[in-house]
Amino acid sequence: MAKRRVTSRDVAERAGVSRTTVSFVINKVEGVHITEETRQRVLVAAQALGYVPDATAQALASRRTRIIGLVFSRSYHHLTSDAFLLQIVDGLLDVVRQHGIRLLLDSVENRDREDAYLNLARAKRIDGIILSLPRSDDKDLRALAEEGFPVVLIGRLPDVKICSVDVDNRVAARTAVEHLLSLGHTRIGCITNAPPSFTAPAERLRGYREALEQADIPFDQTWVRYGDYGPESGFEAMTSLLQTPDLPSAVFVASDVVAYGAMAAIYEHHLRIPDDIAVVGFDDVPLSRFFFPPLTTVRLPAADLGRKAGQLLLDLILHQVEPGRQVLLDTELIVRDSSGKVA
Amino acid sequence: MAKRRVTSRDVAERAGVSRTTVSFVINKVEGVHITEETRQRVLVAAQALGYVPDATAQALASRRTRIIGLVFSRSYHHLTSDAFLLQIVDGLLDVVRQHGIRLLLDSVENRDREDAYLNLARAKRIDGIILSLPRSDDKDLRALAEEGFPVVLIGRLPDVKICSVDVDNRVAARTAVEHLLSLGHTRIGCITNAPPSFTAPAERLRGYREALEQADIPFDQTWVRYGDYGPESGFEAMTSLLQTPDLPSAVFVASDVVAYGAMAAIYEHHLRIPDDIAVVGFDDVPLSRFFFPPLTTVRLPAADLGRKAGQLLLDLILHQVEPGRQVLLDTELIVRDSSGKVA
DNA sequence: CTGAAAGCGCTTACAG
DNA sequence: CTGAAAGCGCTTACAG
Repeated sequence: MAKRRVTSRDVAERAGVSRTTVSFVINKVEGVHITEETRQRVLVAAQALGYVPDATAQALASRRTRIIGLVFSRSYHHLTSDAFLLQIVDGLLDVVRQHGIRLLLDSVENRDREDAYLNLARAKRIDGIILSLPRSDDKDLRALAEEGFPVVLIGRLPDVKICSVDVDNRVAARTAVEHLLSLGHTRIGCITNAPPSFTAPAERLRGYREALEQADIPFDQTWVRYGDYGPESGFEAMTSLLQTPDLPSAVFVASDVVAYGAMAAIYEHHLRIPDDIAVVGFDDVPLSRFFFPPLTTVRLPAADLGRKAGQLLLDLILHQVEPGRQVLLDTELIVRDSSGKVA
Repeated sequence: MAKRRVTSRDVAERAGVSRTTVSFVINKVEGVHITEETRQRVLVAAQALGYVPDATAQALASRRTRIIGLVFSRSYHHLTSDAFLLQIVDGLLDVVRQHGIRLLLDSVENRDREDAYLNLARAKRIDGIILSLPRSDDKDLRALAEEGFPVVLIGRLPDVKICSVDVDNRVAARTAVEHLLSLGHTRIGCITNAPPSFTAPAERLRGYREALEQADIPFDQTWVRYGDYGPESGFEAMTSLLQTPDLPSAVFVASDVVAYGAMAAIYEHHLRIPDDIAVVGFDDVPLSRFFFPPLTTVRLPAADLGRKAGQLLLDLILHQVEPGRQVLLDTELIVRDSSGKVA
């Protein structure tokens, strides 16, 4: 505690060079030629003194904090992300780490505290920001991006030229429903993952609708329910769906976690899966293959989403990519038991 | 981008005061009396200019970054935490936010990269650190704490005087097993949540053993299997347990997530839960009540763990608590269907 | 190839 | 009650 901090000045003195030189060798600055001998002297001195550059001072002087922010929306967190946020973080950490960059994490309540990341940027605490599941009506975000502050979205916002990475929710959902159609189902219900005011749920619902219409099955609103991230909402939605006079023979639930609740509701009504009702989820939460029965679902490449978002953000910070670049990652249908055997 | 940054000097000039005064009113420094009129002038000027203090400069000058680090072990992450890390983060964010403090997140691989947080501290990037599920053989950690760097553990380390918050895993496990005993079970298997080299798994196993012995049932190693965080490990462990000649009538799985796999294995053997085999988990992952059947388990107060860890760390940073304080939070047995009806 | 010096934007004793 | 000035520990043009 009491021991004085070792600074670059100490290293410089011990090595008999200037602080400039110390800075150059410690940071491996390119384009500057330092004699190998001098370099070694500095390195040895630094080593001997246990010198670790002060990150704050470096940040102030270089105008780069080498910290990026990841802000997730707390309503999203509300379970879906229990598996994903961590995967995203994993992917993200994986790429930023290689660049010596750190990750600051914050969450945003449903609406309020949206200034959280605004302040993060204004106070220059971070060099760039990644937003997971942004709200579409977020003004601050637009402002920030327009000022040229590096921001990358995980999930898209309509008509905004902000970098983003996402999956094609519509196509993915269509694939899932086409799978049910191919099994011979015609009475297919749909439970969204969240309220349709968000982009992803709306897209998934649209994919469901497109698949039906393409098979000449009229879209029927009475077979649609809106989930709300958690299993509770799936339980309620399915319970309500089971009240309809004409029971569906299959249901597409646009979220595995919501599907868990839906499956519980089906069991509670003494119906079997997939025999009485086939179920297809969305996300491929790691747990899904261990559910009973194992859940057929669409795999969302969460870690890749994080990795790609990180790369994009780093490129943005270094001005190596134009703002507005949208990246779409592939999804994959994972067929398990909950949808029944392929005909 | 091009517009010059607004600094405290600009605010000072506009308000006709010194930067000192600006600093005082912006930071609401106590013990300094500023005329209300001056204060207002500063506030108005700051507002008009859109002044936001540069966090990095503040950190360098005040020697406090106002960032704390949360480092989780990646093997832990390996699913159990999929629910918990987020809850911990939530609780943590909840308390630190009120103090204007930010959260830096990093993970540590099984063994390597343990220097991750060491460097975080040495480079003074953070004011303190919270470690989730630390390895018991971590030397750097000890060194760091001994230097007086604020560190709080979530989960305990034996014989170390480092602040920590934890639950009493032994007692909690005993409660869970006593519940099975009270239901008349005598042949009770055990699947740990992780290898017994970690503290928590060892304690939970000990609780299992104590409960049995207290009921005069000899502890039998052949009914013990070691999980490894994920459902896969539970599936394997249970499959192996189902190979024993004398089948258990109940199993205590020291992790809900591992229990999911175990339950899948039970179903795969065409056995029913709880009729053929009763199952009790540990953690109360949010999903557990929606599993089929809903899982009886021990609730781990994850958000409270995060909150308490945050409070402790802040106290430590402000020297308001002696290092070494250990906090134990209560757990609660949540009885659901997987353990059967109470006799 | 290396160094002297200014500067990053704040805070904080110390005066008065 | 308020200000002048040093200092936090680096980086980075600019010289030479």
